[in-house]
Amino acid sequence: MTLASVSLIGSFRQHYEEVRQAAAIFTAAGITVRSPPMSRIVDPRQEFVRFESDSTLESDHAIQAATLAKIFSSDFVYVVNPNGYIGRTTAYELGRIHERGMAVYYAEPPKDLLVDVPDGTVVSAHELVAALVGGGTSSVRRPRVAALPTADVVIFTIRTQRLHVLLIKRGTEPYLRKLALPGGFLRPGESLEDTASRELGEETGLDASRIPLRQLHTYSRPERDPRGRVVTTAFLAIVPNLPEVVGGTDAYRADWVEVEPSLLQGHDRLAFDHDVILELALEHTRRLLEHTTIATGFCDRRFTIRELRQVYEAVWGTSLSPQNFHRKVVQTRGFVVDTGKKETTKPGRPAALYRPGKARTLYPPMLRSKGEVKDENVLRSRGSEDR
Amino acid sequence: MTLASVSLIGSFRQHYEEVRQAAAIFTAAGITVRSPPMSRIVDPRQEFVRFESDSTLESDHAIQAATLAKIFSSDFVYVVNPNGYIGRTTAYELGRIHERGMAVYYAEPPKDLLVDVPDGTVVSAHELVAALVGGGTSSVRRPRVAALPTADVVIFTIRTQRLHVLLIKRGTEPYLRKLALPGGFLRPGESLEDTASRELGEETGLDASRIPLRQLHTYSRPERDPRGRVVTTAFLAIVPNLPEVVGGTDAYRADWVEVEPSLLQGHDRLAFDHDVILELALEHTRRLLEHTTIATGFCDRRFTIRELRQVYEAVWGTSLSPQNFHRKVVQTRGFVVDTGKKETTKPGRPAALYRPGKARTLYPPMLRSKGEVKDENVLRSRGSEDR
DNA sequence: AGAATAGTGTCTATGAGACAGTATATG
DNA sequence: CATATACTGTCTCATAGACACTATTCT
Repeated sequence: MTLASVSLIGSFRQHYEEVRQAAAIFTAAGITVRSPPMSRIVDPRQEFVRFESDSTLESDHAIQAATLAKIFSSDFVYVVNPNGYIGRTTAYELGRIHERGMAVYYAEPPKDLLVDVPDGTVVSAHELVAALVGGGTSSVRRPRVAALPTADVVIFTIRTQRLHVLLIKRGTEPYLRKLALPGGFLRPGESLEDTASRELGEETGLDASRIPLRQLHTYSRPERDPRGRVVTTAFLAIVPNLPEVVGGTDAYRADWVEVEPSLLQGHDRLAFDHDVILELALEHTRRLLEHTTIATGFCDRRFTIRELRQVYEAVWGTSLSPQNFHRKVVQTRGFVVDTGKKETTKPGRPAALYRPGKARTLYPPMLRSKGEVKDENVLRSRGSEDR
Repeated sequence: MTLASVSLIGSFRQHYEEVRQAAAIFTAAGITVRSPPMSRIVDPRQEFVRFESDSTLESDHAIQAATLAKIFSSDFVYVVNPNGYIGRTTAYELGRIHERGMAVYYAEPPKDLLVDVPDGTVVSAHELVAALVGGGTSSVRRPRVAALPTADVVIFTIRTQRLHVLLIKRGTEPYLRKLALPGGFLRPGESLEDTASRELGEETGLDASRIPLRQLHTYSRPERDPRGRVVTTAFLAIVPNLPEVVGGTDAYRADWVEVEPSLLQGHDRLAFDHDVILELALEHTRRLLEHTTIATGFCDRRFTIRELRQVYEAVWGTSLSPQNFHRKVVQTRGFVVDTGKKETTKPGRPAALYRPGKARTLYPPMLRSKGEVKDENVLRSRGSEDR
């Protein structure tokens, strides 16, 4: 694949001709120049140069913000700095670009500014194009792209015998007022597991250290988040039925939503690619019920076999024979342990109360019937979801 | 909570006295001044000021990096800019600080630099201290951390009836001359799947678009790579026995290595956390053989049932009954398709040649015997591997 | 013919699924 | 008592595993 886009930064007022030439070289190589827009300069006396195509924007601040947005949306940055000159505005932009971890190349070694200039990043536009297009073993450093890692958590529970997922209603753009999975950005010193655990605790009020979190999949399509390069790792958590709603601030409301097809398709689908994440989480959970004892995670500390069966029925969307299910569960060693106590409150013979056993995997597994088993998550065999 | 620490930025050379006064005001209010360290200036002629307590650091770059680290560790930043003056270095630091989303206050409105200065952020040190101690609801944006995403690929094949993995011998620090998984940094425009696919193609010479790549797990421990914040996503690829070695440049040699315990522990273990990744990939592959038709991926385009059985035996490390295996494979619909042709070259009755069928999953699955099944990869139930 | 490997027939143990039947509570 | 739910016994069928047996090649 080819590198799609570049932004040029530098003092356009002083070095407009050099900028124009560099832009021409990139354009000729098929690389889009995101910034500056190559049109006529309106007022060449300004430090921050206005271009005609910017004329709809009002203030200089808005232009600067738009320029930064263009820079951040490009794949790498080329600093046009004849004689090493870097002005204040360029220095500021460089700071923001570096903090993003974007790839930066320089026409000349920077003077009068102490920045880290790795080997192979001082290079002419011609050399850079040759290295990028040729892809050979030149000494030009290959562009790496930094991303903001996030963790999104699919939190499942069972309410009124139906599978529910915890969703938040977005209070900010993008996807304003759309439903989305709870999630957050990686913070300094955290692993993604820490991030997911923190989100889980914040959203549910549970002691997150006691809820097993399973990592599902990492989503990295370049355009999956319009704000920039955000790579998200999806986690799965299974929690028992919680007392009541989870609340949240006015800009950020969390609530349980029944898992149904409308979340995955149509106009009410989830924000970002969270519909795909939810679908994977659902299929993963179904599979986990087959091979692991995770179903007990949906239940309270003490539960009856009927409650456990209703978990399977809710997640698999099938109905199971109570008798055979009972025998299968009780016979499988380590799945459930009889507490000796009995359920009260219900008509009919009181059911025995069980607690989770020590086993984590089920052998032999709980088998779904033939038709229910779907194919694995293989990259090439899937549609356009993850490309 | 109260704001505990501040860093001051600005041209200390020109405005050292103002910086000193502001620092005294913050210190008197119980706010720690992280930067600059308030000691004697060593060389006042330098644009970037050296302080005596920095004297152990060697280069200006190192001082700059240390200064940024101190700035980032503080709770907010105060820009000392009499007459609005902001120099290049301060502009650069401001860019990095803004991109981090830190809170910034200015002594004067900035001149000659177009930055967003929200209402109420131009304030004297005295006023600022009063507002902070008064305990208003200041909304400090939470820090996010950027990372370099990488994709590492576990490429398995079978050679001489043994499971082998493709490893490279590292030609650079860190982990110089250690064995490691092939992998690379995410490049602009790529998804992690693209990155993994590119690496697979580069290392094996195969048409990577035809080899299914499975995403396994994402590793994000903050200290997993000494070079900095690198988050890696592991992929699994299964390839048939390739003609011969894969070569590579002198600094970067790739070769097939038999999978054995010495790769996972002891002094010859793999670089980084690749031992953990390899172990997960191995267990995942074993599981995949049970439920999917992936075993045919180890074989050539045409293969005998014996060859397929040897795949299972190599990966599972067991021996299987030829008769029962044969019947099981042939009876499972869509697993293999008889081509009508026969193997030649061997003594004994010639074996029928098969090609892969259309099925991706096996129902019922190929069962490993009871003792072989391990627990799932659950975060909390594992040791210190991924924390 | 004998060795070597491929493939089939058949018996047994195990477990899933169907279903009848028993146990123990409430109203 | 009827009714509702929990739990058990037993039969059938499918399949894994063991093992004897047949098939087809090479030397």
